[in-house]
Amino acid sequence: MPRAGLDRAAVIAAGAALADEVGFAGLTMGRLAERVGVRTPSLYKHVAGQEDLNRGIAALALAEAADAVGTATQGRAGRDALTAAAHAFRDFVLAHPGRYAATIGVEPTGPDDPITVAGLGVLDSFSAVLRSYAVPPAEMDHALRTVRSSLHGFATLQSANGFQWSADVDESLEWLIALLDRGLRSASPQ
Amino acid sequence: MPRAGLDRAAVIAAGAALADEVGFAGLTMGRLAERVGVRTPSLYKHVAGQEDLNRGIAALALAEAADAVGTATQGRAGRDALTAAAHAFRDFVLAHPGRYAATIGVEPTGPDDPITVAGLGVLDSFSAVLRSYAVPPAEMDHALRTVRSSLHGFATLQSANGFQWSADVDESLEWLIALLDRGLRSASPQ
DNA sequence: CAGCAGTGGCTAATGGCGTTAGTTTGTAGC
DNA sequence: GCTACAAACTAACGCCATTAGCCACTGCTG
Repeated sequence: MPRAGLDRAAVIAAGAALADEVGFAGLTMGRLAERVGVRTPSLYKHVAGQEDLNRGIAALALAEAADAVGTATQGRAGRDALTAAAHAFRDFVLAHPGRYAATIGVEPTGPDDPITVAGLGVLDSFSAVLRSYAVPPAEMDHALRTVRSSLHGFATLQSANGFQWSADVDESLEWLIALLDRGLRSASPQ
Repeated sequence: MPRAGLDRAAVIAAGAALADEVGFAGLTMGRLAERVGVRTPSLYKHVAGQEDLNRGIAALALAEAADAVGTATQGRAGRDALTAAAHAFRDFVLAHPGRYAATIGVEPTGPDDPITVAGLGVLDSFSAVLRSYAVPPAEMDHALRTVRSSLHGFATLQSANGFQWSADVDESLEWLIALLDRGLRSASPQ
């Protein structure tokens, strides 16, 4: 019988894909093992346990989100860049709800934690957008947190079906983008 | 041996309190039973199972959040009301991270679901704030979603220690509030 | 005050999941 | 081809959620 030929990256990638399909709560070691063609305990040769798997998926998801936002905003500036970033981020969360859910509630252990690094990558991608607005350097961190919070909140609420009533959700995203744009353009004069 | 004298509300309240202490993921039927002085299966006389318990906690948390925001904004208007609402909401999430986490990812089953009702209560509380801004009625839903998303995202990220680097988090909240205020005051002129 | 019903508690048992220990076996390098 | 390492396996444990079935306290009815 040939070996499965797994490694840590393959296990985490398969876990992320499975989480997207069955939901983060439905991601189980047994199901993941079946998915990659192996018995459950064999997974422990590649990941230390479910906690470690979750953290790996979270780091992957953050890195992918950073990449999606970064490439979407390439060569754009101002509102154009903000719009592209918001859509890229939101679309990523909707397309990969399970792996993004893994990022919620993970506590980075320190500055070398891959989760920390990937999280900073997301911020870098948004930084590039904000640099084309005239945000005073001293307020950059606040602006970054504001944009990140707004888009994180919007994407997770939409992903969880948190927007129930009638109005069109895409229109709401445009409205949010417009509000952020107005607010960022007038960032300096308190 | 005297009876414990539990009912559904008491079980859910104890579950919410326990979730705040040990984290939503650490909320287990066994721990909850021990907490209320009863054996695990006895809980099933009051809640249908863990799913039902979670939904009850979520509905409770949303109702409490709505109340916190509603009372904080009593008699206030405009930016004053927005500031009070934002702080009340954020402080509630920080003070009750476990029960608020229960609200993430629950899907309301229908219009009579207590979760739906409580969720609408939260929106009502924010609506009262937005009514003192000159948001065109047609855009009210979008404004509501924008404010809700921003505060939900900010509160959950802060609650999960998602803001790692140096800048003061309370200052960031003030900055977010200021941005929302600017954006809402100029809501109409595209 | 007695009896009766209902309800809230209990014990016992099941199945699934995460995890660990210990064993086998494929595979890469000499 | 032998050896050694790594990747798979089987077996077993403990925790958790859940169900079935039993018992006893409580409150109503006569």
